[in-house]
Amino acid sequence: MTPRRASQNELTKNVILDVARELFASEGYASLSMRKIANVLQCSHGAIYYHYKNKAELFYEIIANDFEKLDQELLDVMNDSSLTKEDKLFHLLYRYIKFGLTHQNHYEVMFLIKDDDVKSYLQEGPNKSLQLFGEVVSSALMKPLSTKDVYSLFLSLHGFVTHFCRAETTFEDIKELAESHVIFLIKALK
Amino acid sequence: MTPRRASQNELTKNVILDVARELFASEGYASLSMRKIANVLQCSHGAIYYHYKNKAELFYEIIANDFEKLDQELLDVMNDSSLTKEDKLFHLLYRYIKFGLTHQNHYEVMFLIKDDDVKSYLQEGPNKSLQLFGEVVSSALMKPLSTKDVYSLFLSLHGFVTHFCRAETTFEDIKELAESHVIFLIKALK
DNA sequence: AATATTATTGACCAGTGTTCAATAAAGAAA
DNA sequence: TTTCTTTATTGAACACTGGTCAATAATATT
Repeated sequence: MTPRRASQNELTKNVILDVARELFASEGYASLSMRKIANVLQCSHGAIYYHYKNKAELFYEIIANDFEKLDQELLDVMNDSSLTKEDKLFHLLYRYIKFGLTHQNHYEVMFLIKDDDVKSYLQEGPNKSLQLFGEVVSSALMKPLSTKDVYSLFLSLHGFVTHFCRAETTFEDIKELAESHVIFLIKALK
Repeated sequence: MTPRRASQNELTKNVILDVARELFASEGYASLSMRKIANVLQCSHGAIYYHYKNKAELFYEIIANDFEKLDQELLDVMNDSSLTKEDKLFHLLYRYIKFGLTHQNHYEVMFLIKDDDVKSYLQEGPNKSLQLFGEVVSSALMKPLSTKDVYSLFLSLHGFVTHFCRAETTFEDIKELAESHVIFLIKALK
C-alpha cells in the first residue's frame, strides 16, 4: 500500500473545494469527474468520498456560496444610493443576467441541472433567491408585484441566461442584447 | 455465436426510431442508454451502431421531427381563421409553452442540452424555428418586430418552459401561470 | 508501548458510449 | 448447386463514469 500523504499537505474540505471550484468553473458539472479532481489534488478519488458523500454534495457546497453571492449582488444594487428607483430596477435585472453569464457553469447547477442527486441539495437556495428577487424588484418598482408577475419576470431573465449559457456566449458578447431584453421586460411591468 | 435475427423482424431505422422515441419521451436523454434501447428491441447494442453512428445521431433524428411539429403548430395557429389577430398572438405564445411542456424530454434536447455531440447535429432546427416564430409573431402583431424584440420574446417563453421542464411539472399544473406569463409578455410588445 | 481513531488507498462494482473482429444470413454470380 | 460478396448482427473489449469498502498507514489517546 502506498503511504498515506504527509499531514503537511493534508486533504481538507477547503483544499478540495478550492480545486474543485476552479476546475468546475472551466469544465462544468458533467465533464468534471471525481477522478480528475483527485488527480489534480494528487490523491485517490476514494479520498474525496471521505470528505464528501458524493459528487452532488461537493458541488452543492460550491454552489451554496454562489447563491449568497447572487443575493448579495441584488442587495448591493438595492442599497446603492447613487441610483434612482428607475435605475435600480434596470440594474437589478441587468446584473442578474450578468451574474448568470459570468458564472455559467455555476448557474447551470444552480438553476438548470435536472439530476436528482443535485436537486436533492438545492432546496432553499433557488427559492430564497427568487423571493429576495421579488421583494427587491417590488421595492424598486414602488408598486407591489403579484407573485405571478415576479415569476414571469424572473423566468424571462432566466430564459435569456439559459440560452446563452447553452451557447457558451460571454456576457461581453451580448451586453447590448441584455440591455434591450431588460428594457423589454420593464415595459411589461408598467 | 448466437444466430442472427430472422429477416421478418429485421432491425430497421424505423423500428429503432419508434422504440427509441417512446423510451426517450419517458426517460430522457441522459437516462436512456443504448443498451436499454437494444434490450427492448431484443438486439445487441452494437447493432444500433450499424444504423446510427452514435447516440446523438439517433436522438437527433427523433428531434428533427419535433422541430417540424413545432413549426407546424405555429403555422396552424397562424392560419386559424377563426382567431382574431389579437387571439393569434396570444395562442402563438401559449401554444409554444404547451408544446415545450408536453414534450419535455424532447424540448430538452432541442433547446437545452449542452452536450457537444448533440449540438453538432442541431444546426438549422432551432434557428429555423426562431425565424418562423419571429415572422409569425410579427404578422399577428401587425407591426414588424425588431430582431432584438423577437429574441426577448422567445427567450422569455423559453425561460418559462425551461424552468418547468427542470421541475418536471405538467402543463396542466401551470396552465394559469402560462396564461398570465403570455399576457405579461404581450404587454411588453405594445 | 499498546490501543483507538482518523485519513487514505486502490481494487472492485455496475454502469456508460463506442469500436471492431468474427460471423451468420441473404443475395448474386458461376 | 456451389462459390463469392455483401449486409446485418453479435458480443468481447476499451476507456470512461460515480460510488463502495476492506485494508492499512499515520496520528492521537490511553
